[in-house]
Amino acid sequence: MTESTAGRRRGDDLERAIFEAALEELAEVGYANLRMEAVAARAKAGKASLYKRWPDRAHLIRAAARYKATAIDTAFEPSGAVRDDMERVMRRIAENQNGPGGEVLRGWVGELRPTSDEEEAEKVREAIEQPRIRVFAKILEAGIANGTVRPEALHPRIVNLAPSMLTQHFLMKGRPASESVIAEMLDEIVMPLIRARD
Amino acid sequence: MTESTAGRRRGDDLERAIFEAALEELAEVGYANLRMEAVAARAKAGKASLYKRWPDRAHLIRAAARYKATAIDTAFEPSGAVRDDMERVMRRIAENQNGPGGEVLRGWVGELRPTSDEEEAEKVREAIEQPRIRVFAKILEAGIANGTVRPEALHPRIVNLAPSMLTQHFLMKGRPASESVIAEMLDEIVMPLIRARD
DNA sequence: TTCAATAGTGAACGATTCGTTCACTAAATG
DNA sequence: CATTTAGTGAACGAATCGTTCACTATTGAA
Repeated sequence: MTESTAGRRRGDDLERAIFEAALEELAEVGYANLRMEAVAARAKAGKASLYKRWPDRAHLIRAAARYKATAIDTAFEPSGAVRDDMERVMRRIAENQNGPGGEVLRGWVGELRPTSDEEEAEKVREAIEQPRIRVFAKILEAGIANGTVRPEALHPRIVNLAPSMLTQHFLMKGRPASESVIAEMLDEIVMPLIRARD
Repeated sequence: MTESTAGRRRGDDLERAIFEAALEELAEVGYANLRMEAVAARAKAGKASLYKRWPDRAHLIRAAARYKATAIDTAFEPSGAVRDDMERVMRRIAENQNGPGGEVLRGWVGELRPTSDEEEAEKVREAIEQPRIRVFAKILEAGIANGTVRPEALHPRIVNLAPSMLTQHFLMKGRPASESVIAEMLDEIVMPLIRARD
């Protein structure tokens, strides 16, 4: 067994435990109140183990953001009913923001600066955005195939529009978009923009 | 003179000086590294004067956000050329994000939580969004008047779309949208959405 | 003009949290 | 079984927090 239940964990095993602890802690107290000591305690690890891996809170949260992003289930098969498909995925994203995923995003954004490590920032951003872009592109492609979506809707900025609006809403309001807000985004913005003109 | 150049300042006079100091400090070191002591020192004020007004950093920055929002020049007369008008205003917003305005936004967002004081959060949000909404509504109205914009484009979510995209870009990328990004937002999203169908 | 009330200053303080260090111990390696 | 590698837990100095207090400047009323 590499994953022993008792005893002292090491390597990736321990690292995962720390990430999970960080995410739980984050959901409870928020990034602004996140204490390294609390994360260590929750993970039943030594503080030194944290500082050995990341030089400070900001680095820990970046790593946690990437961990969280890759841990999210991203599988989705479009039905061809574009509005329904988008609504479903958008609700899933909003749900995810309502927990550690949201807090880790907020914390990451708070530490971002024009002077931050650009390369690392880009990786975090990609980890968050790419899976979403892929899903929405798939949905749009299905819509193009059945003639309900205009082909030019595959422009990156349009593909990214729905998730971007959700992020924007979450960051500015402090909580995820409700179902009715999602419906409005779809009916007033996204659908009119992608619909095939007849 | 209420605004004496030398001597000890009080009341609103002092408060403004503290806000200015906080904004400068914010632009230099970012919210994450903002020290109350540093703000006090820069304002040539006692730390006690800060804590007398706001219980902590989070409250100070909220107040600073509202101060900054009201201090921004918001006057704009639409020419009727909708795309040009929007581009001009969007560039102005991006420019503003490239300084204290951007840092104060980032810091505020970082402290927002579902458990925060909803009322105060709403006030900050309004102070930031309302002036923008008014300007874009004016631009759209001018466009509707000359027939280049469809009347339904006055929907709040559409009016708010351009500034929202700028905010989203700034928060996720860490820096304001460039001129070419602004052009893309207009050409791929906003203009197709508001254009009167012929 | 004087004087009391109000508001700000600056320094000091205990309490936290930070990030580091170190002696000790468990797990992996061979 | 011996050696190497990695983690633990406690202790530490430094930085920052938010508070307190004795002192001083400004204001406005007597």
